[in-house]
Amino acid sequence: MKKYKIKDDNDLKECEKLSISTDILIFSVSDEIQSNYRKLNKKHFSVLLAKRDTYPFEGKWCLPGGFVKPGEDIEDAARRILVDKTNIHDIYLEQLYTYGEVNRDPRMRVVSTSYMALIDKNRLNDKISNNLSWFNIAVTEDEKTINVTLDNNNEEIKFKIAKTLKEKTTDRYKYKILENDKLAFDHPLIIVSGISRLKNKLEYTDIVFNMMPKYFTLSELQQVYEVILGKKLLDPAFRRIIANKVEKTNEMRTGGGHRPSILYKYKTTN
Amino acid sequence: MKKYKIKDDNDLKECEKLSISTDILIFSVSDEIQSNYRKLNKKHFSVLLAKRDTYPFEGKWCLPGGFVKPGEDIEDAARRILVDKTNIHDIYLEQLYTYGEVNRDPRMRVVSTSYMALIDKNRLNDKISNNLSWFNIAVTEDEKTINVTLDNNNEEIKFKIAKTLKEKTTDRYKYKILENDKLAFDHPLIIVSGISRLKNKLEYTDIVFNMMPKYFTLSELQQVYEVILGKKLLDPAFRRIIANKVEKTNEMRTGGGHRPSILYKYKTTN
DNA sequence: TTATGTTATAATCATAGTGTTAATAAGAGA
DNA sequence: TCTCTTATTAACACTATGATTATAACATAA
Repeated sequence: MKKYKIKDDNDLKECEKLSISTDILIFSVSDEIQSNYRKLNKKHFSVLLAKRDTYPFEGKWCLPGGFVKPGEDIEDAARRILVDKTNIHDIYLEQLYTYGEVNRDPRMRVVSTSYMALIDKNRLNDKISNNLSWFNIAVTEDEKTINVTLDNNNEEIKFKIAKTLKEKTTDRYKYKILENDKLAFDHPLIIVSGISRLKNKLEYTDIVFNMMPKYFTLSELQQVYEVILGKKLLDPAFRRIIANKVEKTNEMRTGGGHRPSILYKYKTTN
Repeated sequence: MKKYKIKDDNDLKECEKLSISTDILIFSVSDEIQSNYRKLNKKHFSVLLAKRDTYPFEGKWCLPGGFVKPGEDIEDAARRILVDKTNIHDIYLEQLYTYGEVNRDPRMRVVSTSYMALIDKNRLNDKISNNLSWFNIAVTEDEKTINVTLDNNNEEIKFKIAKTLKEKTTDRYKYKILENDKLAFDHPLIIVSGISRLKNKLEYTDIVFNMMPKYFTLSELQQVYEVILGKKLLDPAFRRIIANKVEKTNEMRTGGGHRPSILYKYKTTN
């Protein structure tokens, strides 16, 4: 048996060309005032991207990430990068998927583990560095392709992914990049599968509350679901589903020109 | 910005000590005749383990796995190992999680990506090599710990895992090995989190059918669910849930000393 | 041949959950 | 005071689920 045994010298010789990196999908939902005439603030689902200023893919956008240092755990590296970008320590962070294709980086073999971070954008207060930018996410999908448009109110990034259902042999979907001009590496794949994971997890976990402020109205919470899932939900149905996850407070949010809404908070003791 | 840029020579010097490996959780469910008196064949949920015969952890059991070769995709490596162990090509294979702790292997830094493979054990026909063995899985769990017993009718492997709920900061559970004598590396963690993923996926995917023969009775299918989830299900409820996933055939299974059961097959065109 | 054991399968009913529509509540501003 | 707007709840039909019970059909033994 040759398990866990380096088979020949070639293995060791080639080793020096290998690195581990991590790429982080930092997702958030934010209000954006659409018009001053009537304060119509619409929520957006968004992801944080960085503009590359070095080889390779110089000038293209990419996910915040970096190499895992020698002696550093992968998750520690992800958190280091996350703190570096946001200056916030207690951010929800979850490992998603590891990308091990041989030629995904032109410099050398780089195996990258992607993480998903969820944050309430209000906590940032524009503390992000100047090469970083939030892009609003718009996804349209049919049986075979996924079209994604990312928009930071200044630049638009569009890409297209082919989706094939690989039955019995691998994960539910196998993605392949069809069109992509502005994103570096295989990051379109990482973004698409990350969005898909988040959507799924919304339904069977309490993951949303990591993107919410401590106090929120049920309408706000519903809008967060709607903007991530990309579809409208019916009020009473939604309220019943999350009823036992939240707790009423005595506070109200007034000033909207309509009936005030009760502020709720996440009920942790469940 | 230092993203994707090797920071100093130290990075490269240390690189040569890094390797990528993959460990595969090969799960199956099998009949085992418990008694000859009355043909009471009970199903078991089981995982395939290999006995190590080299340093490190010589003599201990581990998951089938191995190093990813230079120039080989991680998933290709997983499939290569899977085919090597089973001689079957079209086995369901799904990436689970990447273990990146610095000292998980005493030889050098080894980052391991775990995969889950699901197989109908009948397809193997005892084709497995002699250092491999199927272990039946028994899990008991309370709020804080998970106890696992693996049994191959010859040897018993027991281990205990602490389960902490790390709120807001990482995946739902953080596992830590409390007791473990007979398993190599951090494989108790890989096994426990793999079982947990399989249990979850049973509920919201059609993943089970990868462990089933082409034709099966509803009782057999139900037993597979029961033995993996570790609890009894009610017949009518179960039948309603899987009703639209399966398709009746004209065949029956007779010979059980009772009413014969209709054979079903998985309805792929959904 | 008939009775009995055993499991397969369906019928039944109560209860819980969900989708949908519509009604009511209450602040802001005219 | 009236109107606009959104928040919140009520009400109803419908669907899904949990649980119990009834019936079907084969194998085996009397």
